[in-house]
Amino acid sequence: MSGYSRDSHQTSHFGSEVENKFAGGRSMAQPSSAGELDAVRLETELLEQWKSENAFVSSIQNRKEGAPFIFLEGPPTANGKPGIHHVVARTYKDLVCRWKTMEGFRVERKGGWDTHGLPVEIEVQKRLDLMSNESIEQFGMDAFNQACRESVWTYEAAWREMTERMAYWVDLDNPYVTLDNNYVESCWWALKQMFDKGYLYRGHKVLPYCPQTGTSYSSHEVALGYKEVEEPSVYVKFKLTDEDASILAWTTTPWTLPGNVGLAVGPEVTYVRCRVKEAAGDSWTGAGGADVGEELILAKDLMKEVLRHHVEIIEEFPGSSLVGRSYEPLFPDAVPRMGSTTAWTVLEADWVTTTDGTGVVHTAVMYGEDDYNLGMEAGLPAHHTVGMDGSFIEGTHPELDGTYVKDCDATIIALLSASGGSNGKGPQSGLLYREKEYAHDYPHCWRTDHPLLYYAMDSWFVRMTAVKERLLEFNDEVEWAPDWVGEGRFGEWLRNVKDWAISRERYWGTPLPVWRTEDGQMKCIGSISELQEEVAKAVAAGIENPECPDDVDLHRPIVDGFTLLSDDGQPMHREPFVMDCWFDSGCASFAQWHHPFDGGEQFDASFPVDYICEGVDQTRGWFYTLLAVSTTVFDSKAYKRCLSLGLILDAEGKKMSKSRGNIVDPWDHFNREGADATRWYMVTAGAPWNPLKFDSNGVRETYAKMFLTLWNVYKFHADYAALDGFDPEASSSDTAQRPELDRWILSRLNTVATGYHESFVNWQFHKAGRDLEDFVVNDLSNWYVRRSRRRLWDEADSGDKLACQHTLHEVLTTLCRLIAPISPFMVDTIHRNLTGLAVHQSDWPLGIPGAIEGATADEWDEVAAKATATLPPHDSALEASMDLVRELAEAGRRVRIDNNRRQRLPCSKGFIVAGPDLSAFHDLLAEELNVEIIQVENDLDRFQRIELAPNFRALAPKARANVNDVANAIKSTEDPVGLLAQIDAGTATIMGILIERSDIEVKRVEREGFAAQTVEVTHGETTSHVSLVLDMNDTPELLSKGMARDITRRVQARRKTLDLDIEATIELEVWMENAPSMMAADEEWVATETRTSACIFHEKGATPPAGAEHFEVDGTVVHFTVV
RNA sequence: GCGCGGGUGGCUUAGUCGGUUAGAGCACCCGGCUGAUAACCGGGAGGUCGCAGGUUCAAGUCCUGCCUCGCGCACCA
Repeated sequence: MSGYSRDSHQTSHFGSEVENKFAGGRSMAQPSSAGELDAVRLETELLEQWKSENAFVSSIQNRKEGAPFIFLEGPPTANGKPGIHHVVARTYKDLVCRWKTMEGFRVERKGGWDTHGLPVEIEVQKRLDLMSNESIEQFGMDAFNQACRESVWTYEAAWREMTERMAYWVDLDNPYVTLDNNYVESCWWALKQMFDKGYLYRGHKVLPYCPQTGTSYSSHEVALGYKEVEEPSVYVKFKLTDEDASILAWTTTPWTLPGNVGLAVGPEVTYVRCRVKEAAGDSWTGAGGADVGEELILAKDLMKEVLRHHVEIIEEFPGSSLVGRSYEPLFPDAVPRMGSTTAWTVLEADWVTTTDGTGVVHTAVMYGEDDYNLGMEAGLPAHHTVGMDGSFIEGTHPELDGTYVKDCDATIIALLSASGGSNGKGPQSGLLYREKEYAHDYPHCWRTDHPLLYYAMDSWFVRMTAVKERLLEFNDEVEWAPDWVGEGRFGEWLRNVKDWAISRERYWGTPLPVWRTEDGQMKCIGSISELQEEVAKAVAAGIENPECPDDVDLHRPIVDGFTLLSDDGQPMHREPFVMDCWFDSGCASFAQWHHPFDGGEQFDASFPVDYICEGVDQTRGWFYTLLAVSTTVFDSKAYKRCLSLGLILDAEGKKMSKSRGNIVDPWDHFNREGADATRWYMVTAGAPWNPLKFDSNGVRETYAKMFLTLWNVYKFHADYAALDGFDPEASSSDTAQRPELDRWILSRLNTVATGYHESFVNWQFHKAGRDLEDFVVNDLSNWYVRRSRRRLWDEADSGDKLACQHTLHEVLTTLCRLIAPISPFMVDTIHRNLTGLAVHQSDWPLGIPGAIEGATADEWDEVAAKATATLPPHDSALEASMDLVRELAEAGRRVRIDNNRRQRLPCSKGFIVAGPDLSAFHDLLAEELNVEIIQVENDLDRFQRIELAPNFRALAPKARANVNDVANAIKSTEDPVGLLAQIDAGTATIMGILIERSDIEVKRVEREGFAAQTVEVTHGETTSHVSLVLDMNDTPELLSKGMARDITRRVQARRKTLDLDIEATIELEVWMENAPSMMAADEEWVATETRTSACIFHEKGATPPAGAEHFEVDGTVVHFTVV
C-alpha cells in the first residue's frame, strides 16, 4: 500500500489554482488539485471572476441563436432593505432562467424597479414630517416629488449587493424603472387604449378611504390591511314623528350617525312593536336605556339579542308596512334636506337581513356602499358630514365639528344619551338604547395602519366587470404552479372581480392623463407627442401654457400646468389624480420596452411572457394587475406560466415582517455557509408553494452535507488527476469496458439526472434537489468514492485507474451542470477546473431543446430534447445488483453485531444464499464483509426456511369478511412447506376457499442457529430473499489477521494524534499478552500499512515500557510505542 | 362566516391505487468503522399519523363533523 505517499500535495488553495489556471501550457481540460474548502472565499472570488468575464452577458450571448424564453421580473421597491424572503423569490426566478439557458434558450433578464406610489410617499412624509396633504402642498409638490424620486433609490445599493452576492443574474444596469418618462408614456398609452374602449370611467363611489394618506384604495390594497378590532357599537332609537315610538337601528360606526338620512327595512322581515314593561335589571352595563312604557320597533327575530328589558308585544307586521314612515333626524342641522322627500323616512331594501343588529339598517348615504346605492335610488340628499381630512365638517354639530371622527365615539354616545337625545325630541331616556363592544375585522390602511373610512368620492375606474369572462378564459390558459392557486384563489378573485379603482388623490405617481372641461367633456392623452399637439392647439386658441418639450417630465406638478382645449373651445384641466402604483407594474410586460413607441420587435417577440414568479401575496397584486392590463389593452393573457411561492416564515412559523423584527438577514448566511448552501437549502426545504420555515440550522446542515461532501469528492478526484496529469481529452476509457462499480455509478447518474429533470419540468424543484443530494452523499461519496479510493493510490497507470478517473470526471461534470441552476458557485469552480469551461456556458445534460431549429419555449419537445442529451448508459439490472450488494454489506455488519464479532476480525467464509448472480461483486463484498472468501450456497434449505404471508389484495375478494381468519391461518401454519406443496398441487383449502399461489407470498428467512441475515430484494414485480451467512469459526490465521488490523488501526490513530506527515516513517514496537501468535505476513502487513521502517514484535512476557500506548481487544492487552 | 392549503416521534419531513411492521434526516444514547469530511455504518429510545364518528375484511390514505395553524375572500348595517 504505497499509495499514501501520493497524498503529499494537500495544501494548495483553490485561490492559487484560479491564478495559475491558464498558465503553464497545461491542457485546458487538465484539472489542477483542489484545496481545502472555504465556501465564502470561493464564492466571492468567483464573483470577481464573473464580473471580469462579463459572465452573465456571455451566458446569454452563448445562446443568441436559441429560441427565446421570456422572463419578466416583478419590480421590487428599493426603498426598503432586502430580506431573506427576497432571496427566496430571486432564487426561483434565477434557477428557472439558468436552467432554460442551459437548455439552449435565450433568456434575457431585464431588471425592474417599482418607484411610484404610496409606499414611497409615506416614507418621504415620515422623513420630512409632512403628515398631511396640506403640509405637502405647503412644502411644494415639486420639491416633494423630487424627494420621492431620490428616496426610491435609498436601498438600491443594498439590493444590488444582495442580488449580486446571491448570484441572481438579472440586468440591473439597464432596468426598467416605473418613474422613467418612457415608462410613464407607455402607461399613458395603455390608459388611452382603455379610455377608447370605454373601459375607463369617472365615477362617484363609496370607497375605503384613508384620511391620513388622503387616498382611497382599490380592493386589492384593502385586502392587505384587515385587522381585528373591538369598537363600540350602538343601538339607536329613531323617534317616529307622528307617534310615540322609536325604531331601533344598530351601527358599529357611530361617526356615521350625523349623516343618517334613512332607515332601511326588509319588506319580508317581520317586525314588532313592543312596550317596555319594567326597568332593566342590575346586569345592564354601558350607556343607554329606556323608560317603562317606551315603545320600540325592531325585527322580531332579534328581540332576544337586542332588548335588555321585559317587554310586551303590541303589534307584529311586515317591513313593508313601515316603509314611508318618517322620523326625527338625530342631528337636525347636519344634513340639509336639499328638496328630498324621502329623507328621514323608512325605505325598503331586499338586502336587509336579521343576522345582526335590529333588522333595521341605519343609512348614511356617503359612508357605505349599500347606503349610497340606496340613497341614489330613493333620492336621499347626498351630503358629506365628514371632510377629506376625516373630521366632521363645520355645521354638523357644535361638539363634533372639526374633530377626527374616530375620536367622536364617546361624544356621540353622550349626545344621544342626554335626556331627549341629540335632537331634543326623543324620550326622556335619550336616543341611545344600548351600547355594546363589538369585535370584527375592519379594513386598515396598509401603509399607516389607520382605520379606513368608507367614503363616497370621485374616482376613476377600469371597468373590469366588463371583461370578467375574458379574464377567466385567459386565466385558464395559464400554467399555474401550484395549479390550485390559479383555479382556486386567483379564479375566485376573478369570479368576484370588481371595477378597479385606479385613481389616487396623491402626488407621486403616474399622472392620470385625462383632461376635462367643467361640463364634463374629456380627453385622454396617450403620448407626449399627442400632449404637444393638444398644447399647441390650446396655445393657438389663446390659452397660455408652459413649454412642452419632447422630454417634458410627465409627473406632477408639470403636467398639471397644461391647459388643453376641448373640441368646442372650452379649457380643459387635468384630473388631479395619479394612478394606483399597481397599474404601473401591471404595465411592465410592454412598458419595459417603451411599447408602442420603441422596442416593437422586442415587444412582439416577448408578449405574453413565458414565466413569472413571485410570492403568493401577489395574487391580488401583480399577478392580477398584469392580467387586468393585458386583458383590457391587448385582449390577451400577460404570462403563460406563473410560479406562486409560499410565504417565508421564521423558525417558529411566524410571518417575517419588519414590525415583528424577525427578518433574517441574508448576509448572515452569505458570510457563513455561502450563497450556494443558502439557495440549496431554500429550494430543498419544501415545495416552492409551501410556506417555508426558514431555519438557520438547516442552512448549516445543507452546507455540511451537500457542499462539503461534493467538494471532498471533487478534491479526491482533482488531487489525483493533477498528480497523474489526467487529461480527459487526451485519454479515453470505453464505458462498456469499465468495472461494474464505474458502470453502476454512471447508471445511477443517468437515473438520478432523468428524475431530476422530470421534477424540474413539474416544478418539483425540492424533490429534484433532495434526490440529487441523496445521490451525492450516499451513492457517490459513501459508496463509489469509498470503494474507489485504493484504485487511485496505484501509482502506475492502469486501465482501472483511468476508468475511475474518467468516471469521476463524467459524474462530476454532469452533476455540476445539474446543480448549477440552483447553486451556481461551487459547481462553476469545479466544472471549470475539470473541463476548462464555465458551467453556465455548458449544456443541460438532458438536452438542449432551445437550440433545436424552430423551437419555442411553448413546446417542451421532450423527444427532441432527449436526442441532444448527454447521459451515460443506463443499466437497471446493474443498479439492482449493486443495491443488493450494499444491502448485504449492511447485513454483514448486523450479523457481526448480533453475534458479537468485531468488524476487524475476519471470517473465513461468507455464504450468499439465493438471489441473482453477484459473482462480479464477490471481491468487493469480501472486503466489505471482511471475509476470506465468498461462496454461493445453492442448497437454500441449508440456511433458509420459508414463511408464508397472505396477499390481501388477491385474497380479499375471495374470502370477503373471512379474510383475516384465512390470513392468520396462512401466517401461522405449523408446516409452511407442506402447505406450499398443497397450494402448488391445487389442493389447499382454508375455510372453504381454495388458496392459490397468487394468494400468498413466499418469504425465505434465515434459519435460527446461524450467523445470518436475510434481505428482501424487489426487482420489478418479483421479490426474492437473499441471506448472508458468516462462518464464525476462528483459526490462528484469522486471529492473527484480525490482530494485525487492530494494531494497524491504533497505530494509525496514534500517527494522526502525533500529527505526523502522511509519508513520514515511524518505528514501532509491540508487546502483547495472551495474544494469538502473529503470522509473519501479518507483522509485515502492519509495518507496510503504518509506514514503519523498523518494526519489532516482542516475545510474550516481555515488559513494555511505562509510557507505552495500550489497548485491549477480545481480552488481549496490547502495548505499543511509536517513535 | 366562505374558500384554499396544512396538522405524521423533541425538530424538519416522505408516505403511490386503502393492503396489515408508517420511512428518512437533525438531535439523543450504545456500538462499530475510519489517514475519509463538519463524514460514514449498525443498533436503541422516541408515533393513539390533530380529535370524534363513518365506509371497509383492512384507513396516515376515502367520507362526515369538529379542533387547530397559515393564507385568501366576505364581512356591510
